[in-house]
Amino acid sequence: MNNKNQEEYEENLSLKTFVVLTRTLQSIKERVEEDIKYLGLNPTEFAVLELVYSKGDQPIQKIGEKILIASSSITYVVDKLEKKDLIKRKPCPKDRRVTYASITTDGTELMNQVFPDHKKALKEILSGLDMKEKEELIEQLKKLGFHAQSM
Amino acid sequence: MNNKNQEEYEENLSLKTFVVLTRTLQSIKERVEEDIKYLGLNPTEFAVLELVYSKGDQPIQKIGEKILIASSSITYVVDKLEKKDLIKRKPCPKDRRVTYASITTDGTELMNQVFPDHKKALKEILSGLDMKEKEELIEQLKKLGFHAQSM
DNA sequence: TTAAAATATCTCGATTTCGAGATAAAGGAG
DNA sequence: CTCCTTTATCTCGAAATCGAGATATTTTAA
Repeated sequence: MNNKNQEEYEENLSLKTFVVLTRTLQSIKERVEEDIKYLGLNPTEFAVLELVYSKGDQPIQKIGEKILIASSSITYVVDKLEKKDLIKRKPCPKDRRVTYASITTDGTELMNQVFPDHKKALKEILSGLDMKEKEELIEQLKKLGFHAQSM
Repeated sequence: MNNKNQEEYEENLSLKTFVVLTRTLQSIKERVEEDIKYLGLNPTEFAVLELVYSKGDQPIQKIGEKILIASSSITYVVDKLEKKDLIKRKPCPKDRRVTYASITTDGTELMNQVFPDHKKALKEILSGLDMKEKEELIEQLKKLGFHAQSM
């Protein structure tokens, strides 16, 4: 029966896609982590700092959505960055439920210093594909992601 | 200066690739987690069980390599599975440093019952791309991963 | 053969993340 | 306006993962 083999092949291919996706991201993450380790920041902290650095003040809520992290975890990460004087909390005057995370002078200086190099490093880490290939990869990944999300 | 724009574009594209990769995997993981939640197993536990189910007895060390998890974490996960009577530890007679994780009768019965459906679910989750596209995606991801790994 | 290096597992304490629920403020229906 | 629902943040305890180092065993090299 050919239908059965076909079905089986597709199932195995799906599992393999999942595994390869996981391993690829893991490899990339390890390199990225190495690249920022010397700052004394872990990837989550760096991601939050980067967000506030490039997008300006962010409601703590929004940070969680972008970084894909639970609300209780953001509180923790923001606490850590605040202790390091890289960001500070600012109450929102219009909506007193909201607290902004805002980058400090120290934070801005740090990022001015390291962010250009970080982007170069990231480019190197992802240079296993050329630009056209990366663009195509992004398209395919989005298809995959949207479908999974909309189930 | 065109070189500068080109450089900038490539850096941004790399960052975007990283972000999309992360989000795609996250979406997929969420669905997979949903699919196995009713078993009372988290993704790591399920991955270990699946490995031992489909590949036979595994040295605890090897499990860590395949599941991409630190050795101290495997001990913890294997403990949990052992408490649930899904796997058991077996000393290796040839090398007394080694302990195998081996699936139990309960574990085998459970997996016989749920694994076919799990594979179908996974196929559905990843059906945002057809088979040819998945094969190509795997190739591209491998290129990306190998390069990152070999830096 | 024996001392040193390598390997496998585990222990322990710390870090990161989570989920449930508390608190406070804002928005909406009647 | 008042009550109810929604939203934003935080607290707290638990779960998952890690790294450093301990222990036991095997392998290697002199």
